[in-house]
Formats: sequence, structure tokens, C-alpha cells
Amino acid sequence: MTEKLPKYDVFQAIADPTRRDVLYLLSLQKQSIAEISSHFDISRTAVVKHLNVLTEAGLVRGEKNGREKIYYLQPEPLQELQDWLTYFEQFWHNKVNKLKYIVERD
Amino acid sequence: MTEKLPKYDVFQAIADPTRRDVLYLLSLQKQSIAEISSHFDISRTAVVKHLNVLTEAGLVRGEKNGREKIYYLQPEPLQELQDWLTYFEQFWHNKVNKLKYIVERD
DNA sequence: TTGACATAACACCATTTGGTTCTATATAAT
DNA sequence: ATTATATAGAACCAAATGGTGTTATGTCAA
Repeated sequence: MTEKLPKYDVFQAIADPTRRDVLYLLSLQKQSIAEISSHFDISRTAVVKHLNVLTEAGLVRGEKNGREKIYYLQPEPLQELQDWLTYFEQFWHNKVNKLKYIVERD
Repeated sequence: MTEKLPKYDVFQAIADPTRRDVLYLLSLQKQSIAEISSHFDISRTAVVKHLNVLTEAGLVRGEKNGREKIYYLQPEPLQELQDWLTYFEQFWHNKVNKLKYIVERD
């Protein structure tokens, strides 16, 4: 009971540059916490915290494999971000729409 | 001298739901701080802080007009977000690429 | 079975964040 | 001139964030 409501959404998850770097790393190759950590100057504990945030946002998934935990990219939640962006695209993507916006704005 | 380096980028600016709501409001219509504030339950001062963050990220611009300050949407910096997203699209946007990713990942 | 390795789980800390209230200043309206 | 309006800015605060180090647990290899 008392379902733990997710604290981090996609928008918050990608706000941190370290977490964006983690996502990039995982887009190249699934890898263990130790491997991921080796790319950063911060402690392994700190990296794990970032992985937990990304997991809560649904952007990665970790699977136990022996004594290692292998993390995978789980890109689907980025669709929410794309949807959000698509709405705003009309305001700058092409000059016709941009002009339309500027005229109608006032 | 000692140029004040920007503290907030686009990724951080859109991480907060209130700020995303402000962007949406401004996409509909340019408006004063008072008008923007009227849509939220938080204090005007808090709204101004959010506007400052959005301004630092280049997503809005405020222009003094008499005793009012009118804020406009400035959507161009969202392109950076779109560019970032575009890279990850290959991993989920169509099933062929997704399969390609899953196979090559291992 | 013993030692090394990989992760998990704490407890702790400084800074940042998102909010508040109060005061000051500039402009508009009567 | 006086009053009301709109914004600016300071001081303050609690909670969240991003980091640390230490300890415990589970797994693999010699």
C-alpha cells in the first residue's frame, strides 16, 4: 500500500548535465555501474544516485547480473519531452509561423 | 568585467512545471508580470524569480512599458533541446531502428 | 575458505532552489 | 498633489539537490 509516487519526471531527470552524459553513455552500450562511474570524476555513490533518478523517470533500467548491475537505456519516456517541444515548434521552426505568431501575439 | 556567467540553461529552465506553464501562457499572449502572476497561487515575487530563470536561459524577454513590464516568449533556445532529443530519437522512434539498437547494444 | 570485487545502504554536509514577507521606487490616474 | 498601481529588491527560511565517506552484503575466483 501507500504507493511511492515518483519524485522525478523526465524534465527533471534531464536537467542535470551528468545525467545527460549517463544517458549518452548508455545509448552507446549497456554497462555496469562500475563502468559508468569510470567516466566521471564524482564518487560511485553519486553516480548511483543519478541512476536512481533516471530509473524513477523511466529513462534507464538496471538488471542484476551476478554481482554486477547492468544498466540499459530506456528511451521511450523521451516521447513526452518531444510532445511538449512539438507544441512550441510552431513558434520558431519556420519563418511563416513565426511571423504569424508575432502578428497574432499582440 | 567579471562577466556574470549564466546560471540557468534551457534544460534546467524547463525542469520546473511552473516555468513550463509560464512558457505556455506566453505562447498564447505577451503579458505583464501581474497578468502572469494571476494564473498562479504563488506570490508575485516567486513568479518574478521564475521569469528571471527563463530570461537567463533566453526563453523569454521582458520589456518595460510604462509602469508595466511585458514578457514575451523567445522560443529559439528550445532548438538546443530539439537537437539533443533528435540524437535519441533513433533509439525509439521507429521499430527498425529500435531493433537495430537492441541488437548492436550487446 | 579466503580474499577481492561490485553493489547497496547509511549518515552526513554545503549549496541551491522555490518559496515567503517587507520595503522602496517609479508611473498613472484623480 | 495625492493616492493607487506595478515592479524591484532585500532578507529570510525550509526543503531538495548533489555531493561525500563509511559500513554491510552478496558473488566470484584462487
